[in-house]
Amino acid sequence: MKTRDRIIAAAIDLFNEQGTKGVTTNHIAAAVGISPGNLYYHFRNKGDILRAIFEEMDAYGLERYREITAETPPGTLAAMERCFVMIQEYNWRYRFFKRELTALLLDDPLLRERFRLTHRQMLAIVRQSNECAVALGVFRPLAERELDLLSEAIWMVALFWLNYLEVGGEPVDDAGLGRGIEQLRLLIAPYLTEGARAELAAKSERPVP
Amino acid sequence: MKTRDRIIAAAIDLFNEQGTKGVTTNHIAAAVGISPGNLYYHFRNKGDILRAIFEEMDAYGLERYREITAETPPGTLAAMERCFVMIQEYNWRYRFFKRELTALLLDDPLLRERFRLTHRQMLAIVRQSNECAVALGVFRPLAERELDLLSEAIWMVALFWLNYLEVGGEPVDDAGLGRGIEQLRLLIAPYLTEGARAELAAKSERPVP
DNA sequence: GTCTATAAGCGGATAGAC
DNA sequence: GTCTATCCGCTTATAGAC
Repeated sequence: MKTRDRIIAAAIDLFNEQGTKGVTTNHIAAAVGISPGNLYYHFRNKGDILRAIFEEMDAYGLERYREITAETPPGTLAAMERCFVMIQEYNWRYRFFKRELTALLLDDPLLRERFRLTHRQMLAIVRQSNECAVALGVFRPLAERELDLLSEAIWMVALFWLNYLEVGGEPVDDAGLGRGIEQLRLLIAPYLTEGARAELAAKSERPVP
Repeated sequence: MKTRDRIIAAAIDLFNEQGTKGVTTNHIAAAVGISPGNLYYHFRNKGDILRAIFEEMDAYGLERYREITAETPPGTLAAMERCFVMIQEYNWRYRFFKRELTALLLDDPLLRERFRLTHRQMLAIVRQSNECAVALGVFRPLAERELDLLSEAIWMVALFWLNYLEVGGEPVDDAGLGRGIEQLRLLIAPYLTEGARAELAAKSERPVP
């Protein structure tokens, strides 16, 4: 593993544990087992590391999404729930980032622009998935406005569920994630067609596969 | 206005604008127009200021909630929407706090415990309000589990809506808050009785009063 | 690519005079 | 209550040898 990648990996671990504020470039260098000077050979400054982490995050998320859609068609209930679980894992993996999101974006205009690009893409993907659900007969036909609001609601739960658990002091475990999935089901329940509703009911007997 | 209160007010403004990380005790003292030493006469350290701000927040929120319930009975649609708007105003007023919430709690065990007390109270209040809605015939009868999940969903939107707008780079204005209310309506719509549904439909023609 | 050494500056916090 | 002066420690970042 290249030094650059080891720096990124160590930074993610430390940031997750102690927050970006509590972790200095010296700490990161020490964790990697290199000198502070060497770290500055690979990265201009701390913000540079942060941006590199974001690029890794973004690539990781898209890759995981492709894996899911390759196996499960978008718009199906199975795909929605798999995506939700994937996003929670993703948020956990880079949890410092979502935790400090607004503050990080406040500090770095470059990161801000970069993040919003991805954010808009994600929202579009959720919306597209819901359009597929309508086309597949999983959801009943929806007005444009309904589609917008529902997509946004789903994305919001996906985005903040982990944060919600943490803020409340709840452990981030299978039980917590399972409840997130229940929230998601609650959200889409009113829009399901009869057939899809029966499928969901059958699934709910064993809540999280 | 006492110096102590001026320090708190200045700290809130600066934190909101530049984040807690970008604001030092020296900055706060300068903004108030006092010496750094004087600031330390009134507060032990930066964390102490943060905790004092939280106490102010908490008192402010409860006071506003009492004002609403004094005029609008809990469990009515009007009370729900007024509470939602109130919470958004509250979140805006102390926006740095919600923005950096998890990071702040991570840094300060005292604040963490203190916050969670309030958080649990708020969740209980939402749940109670929903029980009232059932009793008033606004909501249809709900199973315990449904009540838990719905209350949590409502609380989550109330808690994160402002953050959601900011993260997406959207302005926090009437349009943005109005969409938050629409999200709330979307959430409760499936649980309304016929009578309440008619009332809501009438209201939705002029979205935000 | 990696190290050592170090400059430069800042932030938090205290002591003691007024 | 408020100020001035000041200290310590830490963090970022660079220079230059290997």
